[in-house]
Amino acid sequence: MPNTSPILANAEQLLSQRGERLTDLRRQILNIVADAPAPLSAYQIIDEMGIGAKRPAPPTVYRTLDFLMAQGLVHKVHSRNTFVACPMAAHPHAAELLICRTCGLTLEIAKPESDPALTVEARDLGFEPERRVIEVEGVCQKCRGAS
Amino acid sequence: MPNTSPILANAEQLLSQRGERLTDLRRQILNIVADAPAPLSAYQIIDEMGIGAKRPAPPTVYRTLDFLMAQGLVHKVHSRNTFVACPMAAHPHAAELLICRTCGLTLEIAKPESDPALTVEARDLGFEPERRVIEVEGVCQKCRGAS
DNA sequence: CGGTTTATGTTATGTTATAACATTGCGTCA
DNA sequence: TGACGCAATGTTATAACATAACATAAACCG
Repeated sequence: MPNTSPILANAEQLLSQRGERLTDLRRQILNIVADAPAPLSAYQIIDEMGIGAKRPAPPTVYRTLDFLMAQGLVHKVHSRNTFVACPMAAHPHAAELLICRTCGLTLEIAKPESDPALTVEARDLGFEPERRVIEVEGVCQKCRGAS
Repeated sequence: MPNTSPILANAEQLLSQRGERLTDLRRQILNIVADAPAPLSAYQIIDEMGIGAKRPAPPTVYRTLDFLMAQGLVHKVHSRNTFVACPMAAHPHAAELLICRTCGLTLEIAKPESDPALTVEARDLGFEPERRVIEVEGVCQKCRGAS
């Protein structure tokens, strides 16, 4: 269970700086994602929001996730179709994620723009890089110990 | 349109070395993927295989893609849910892909294990890395010129 | 207030992927 | 050779992920 409150506090500050609104829905979804022990799918988020009137439909959740991603507060884990809160959202960046294939624990590597070589390689091939997805699947310490 | 035949010839040789079979279905799907100007979705592959009796159902195609991926002959583009032939399948490796967001052109960077730093970072955090997904989205030379 | 924009709700459907079981083909060895 | 065993493919159904298109509501601003 990551440290939810710093993420929320940070989000509040960032969004107000940018003139964006942290609505109830956005706060609630960010909270759920930040609280989870592992990345959640959009439908797991819906389930977390319970039953009855307040249970949102998929488009609502996807839109909110799109917003949070645009703000750099959440990243998508493309290799698993799940979403994870960013612990260092200060300014949007490419995420580098370590994902435990056993327990799902996901860490974000703290080093922004970790591989300048990748940019160079891309440019050498005529590509102008814009976004990058870097995901490393492995086994975390705890799960290795348990085996 | 990449150079299909070298890929096929290579596949043939590799699989026979490994005691694996390159069946009609596998050859046909590898061919389609290798021929395409951009990565294809599983359902696009099905469409390419035409109508009538020979049109395979999704499980057939996914199984075949799983096999080809396990053999390192095809990579999945996770950020787009598509599949691309590997031009250098000699031994399985982590793909590093450059993807043009305009035309879909996808290149594989030739440098295996391009970022040892990533492995070091992972180990520092207690992770033992096993598989990695590295995808860079940008704009290719041709599309940049056309704008 | 009243108009505009932003956010959310709703319905329906499109797209991607797999479970579970049936059938076929292919090698092998008694 | 023909019965067994295993690998590959076929079939049916459905699960899981995602978005289009349009309706309503809430906030914001003059």
